[in-house]
Amino acid sequence: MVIVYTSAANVAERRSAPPSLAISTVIFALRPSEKSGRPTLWIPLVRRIREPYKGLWALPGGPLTHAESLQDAASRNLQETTGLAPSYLEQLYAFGGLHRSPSQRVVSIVYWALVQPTEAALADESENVTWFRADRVGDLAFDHNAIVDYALWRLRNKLAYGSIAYHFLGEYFTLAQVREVYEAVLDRQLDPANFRRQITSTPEIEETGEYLQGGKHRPPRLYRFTGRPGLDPDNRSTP
Amino acid sequence: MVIVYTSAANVAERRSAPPSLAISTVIFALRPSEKSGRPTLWIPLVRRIREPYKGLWALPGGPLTHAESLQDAASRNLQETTGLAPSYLEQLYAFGGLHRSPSQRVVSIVYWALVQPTEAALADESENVTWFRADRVGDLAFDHNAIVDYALWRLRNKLAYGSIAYHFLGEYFTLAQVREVYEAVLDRQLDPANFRRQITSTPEIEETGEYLQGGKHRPPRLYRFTGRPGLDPDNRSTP
DNA sequence: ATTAGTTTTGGTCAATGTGACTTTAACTAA
DNA sequence: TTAGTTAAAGTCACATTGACCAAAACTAAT
Repeated sequence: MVIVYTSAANVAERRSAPPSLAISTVIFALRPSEKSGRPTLWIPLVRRIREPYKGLWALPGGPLTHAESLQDAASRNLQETTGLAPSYLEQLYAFGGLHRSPSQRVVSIVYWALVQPTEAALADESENVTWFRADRVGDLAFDHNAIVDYALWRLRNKLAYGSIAYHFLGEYFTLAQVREVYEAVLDRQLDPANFRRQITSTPEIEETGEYLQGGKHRPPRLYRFTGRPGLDPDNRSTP
Repeated sequence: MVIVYTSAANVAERRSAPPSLAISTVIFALRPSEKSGRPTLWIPLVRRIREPYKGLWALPGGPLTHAESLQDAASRNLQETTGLAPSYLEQLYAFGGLHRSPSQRVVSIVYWALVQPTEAALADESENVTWFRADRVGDLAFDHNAIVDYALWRLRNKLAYGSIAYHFLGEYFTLAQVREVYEAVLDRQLDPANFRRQITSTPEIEETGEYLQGGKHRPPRLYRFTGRPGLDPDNRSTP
């Protein structure tokens, strides 16, 4: 059960060396569509500046350093590449196929994150960091297309069952804003009246006395989310 | 994204060396309870023969070798420690806390598996490999208690939503057997009539013309499961 | 000032699913 | 032949959901 490495740094050792370990993150944010102005799902990608896949777009990521937990590594990574602090962060999956990278064996532990639009608007964007619509990312480096697809599947799942949508929004929000989140992620229209009934019946949603003023129509009431995210091992003891 | 190691094997390098990577597996099987004879959930554990945690029970596991995928490593591991071939195998979580192991930094990618009772009956059992009831494992090595708890939570979740129960059973089964699986895993009684209505309404369950003979009472009809497991990345393209 | 247009909010109705319960069928063992 | 047990089918009240309707509350245009 315990590996003992031979002392000589020869080819045989290098060949049987343990796979290297990397952390990557799929970061989701809602941004207004260019056309309709309604919110749509976007993710930031970084351009590869080295081989392999030099020039292609890839998920932000990097090695796991010795002194940080997996979640901290994902957080730091997110901060370094986009300048963003996530409002939600959860482990997605460990990808460890043999031929993910042509040069060496790499195991990537991938996280997915949600950031709020106020943050996302401030996000660094440059020659080498650009936001893409989540459903139109083109051909990515490594197996990152499969990873993005899986992350999207998980996000949709969590949205449909868990109470995740509020991490896309600020502290106060209208029910129409929540509905826009659902419509953007699930990519279909929802009946406003039925949606209202469902959301208001969940105990984690609190009605405030405030209303959002300045709109063109009847001022909607503001709500607040009082729940907590987590059930995966990293977030379990969070009170 | 590409790590380059310095050549000198000194202390500084060892300290900043990447965490080592291990694979562990939580293996579930149903075995008849000593008392009631009704099926209950069991998992096999192995005794630590080295420090740290020498003498304590731990999940079966080992290093990831260079030439095998994560899932293959979990499969091999399972085969080596218990002699079992799983009927279901899925990634659980990557555990990477800083102080999981007192001696060195270890990241464990943990899988969970279901094995059929025919297999489980043949399973190797020895001084250093023993089966425990899943809810009475005692104090385990490392963070393995938390891992077992989380695996149990996932199993119960998958059972309640997905169609996972049939992997505990053989090709043909009665509805009462399926119900026993649910009752053992969820640890509560279910109404036979209502349970029947639910199971028979799922399209993946096929009624056969056969009946189970030899019982003490009215012979129950045999059913067959026609669905496929998976939705996580490793199992996606399985037809 | 009035009206048209839009969104918010509250409501009805039919269809569906679920838990609690009853009843009949089919078999074994006494 | 009868008692006991499980299998299987059905009934009923209740909750949830999707489709739809209508009033309330506001702005912008006339």
